[in-house]
Amino acid sequence: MADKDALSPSFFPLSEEFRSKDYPFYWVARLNARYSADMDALLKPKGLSSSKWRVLMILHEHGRLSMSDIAIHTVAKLSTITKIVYKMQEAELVVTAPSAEDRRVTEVTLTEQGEAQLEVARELTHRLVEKAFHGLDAEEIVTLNRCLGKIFNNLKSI
Amino acid sequence: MADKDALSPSFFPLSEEFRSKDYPFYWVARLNARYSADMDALLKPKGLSSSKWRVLMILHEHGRLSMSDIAIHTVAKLSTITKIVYKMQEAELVVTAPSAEDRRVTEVTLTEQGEAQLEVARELTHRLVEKAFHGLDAEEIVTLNRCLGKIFNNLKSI
DNA sequence: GGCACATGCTAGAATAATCAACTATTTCTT
DNA sequence: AAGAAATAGTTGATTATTCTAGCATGTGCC
Repeated sequence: MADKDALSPSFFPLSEEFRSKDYPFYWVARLNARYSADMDALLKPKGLSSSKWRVLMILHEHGRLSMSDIAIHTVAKLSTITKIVYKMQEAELVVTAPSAEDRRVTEVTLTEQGEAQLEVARELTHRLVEKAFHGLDAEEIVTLNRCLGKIFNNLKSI
Repeated sequence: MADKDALSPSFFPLSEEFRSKDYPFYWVARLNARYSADMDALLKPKGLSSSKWRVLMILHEHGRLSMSDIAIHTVAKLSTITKIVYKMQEAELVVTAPSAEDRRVTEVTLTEQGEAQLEVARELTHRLVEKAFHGLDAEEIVTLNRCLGKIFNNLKSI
């Protein structure tokens, strides 16, 4: 039993008894879609979106970042990021400037207005996050992060 | 310490010491983006995409489904699904037909060609899934699913 | 130095997803 | 039974994302 089942558990797509409810990527996709949609709905009145919010968060945490670095953190295409960032610059949330060390590089930093918008966004989405984690303790969340990060790194090294 | 920290752990966006690496939604977004991108790259040569693949999987598992049911499973907008499904119908992967009980409803079923394509897709993506779960045991995956599903349901009931 | 090649980014074309408005059908109300 | 309201789906316009090609700068090699 052991060998056979090890090769075909219900979370493995090639298995006969595969069920999507047992497949982590099914939940990852659904959860991400719903979280993004809910965030978009909350942020839209302020002219933001979940992707702009992600850029704000990343910049706040890391300070100045290049376009590429932002793309890596958000796992989006570089051209997607440049378009989002320049739209955010028009809204005066960020400023872009060529790097002094390497003039190919475009460095992006938050403006004060950008920081303020991030604060507004955080307040707005506060309840959503609280509700999302309801019934989960800190230990579960740590485990969850560990597993997700592990799978991400497994994929990264392909 | 306990009370204060309970309200501001590092995975809580309003907290001072918030770090995105401790935030489940950061990993969910990154993991989903990378998994989808990797799947897209594998499936593209066969004329498929990760979203079409999801539709194939859902239909295979549930048999005949309405447009709305597919949208619910994939957490996509109804109009997104109708467009994908009709594109898949042109490729002869599915057939659509109005329901006998309720003629507003459009029912979608896999064709034999659709089943065959799903099989091809499964073989193609087999190694990716294997690699993704490398180093995780069944228990961890069950826990992961439980947490993701719980958070999803928390959001659902907003 | 100078040439090949790699890297970082940008901009227009193409594709995908969503929004908004609409039709058709069913259900509810009275 | 008739009209109002709700539901399921479709379609064209809008927006977001990605693909492709190209430019500018930097790096390695002769």
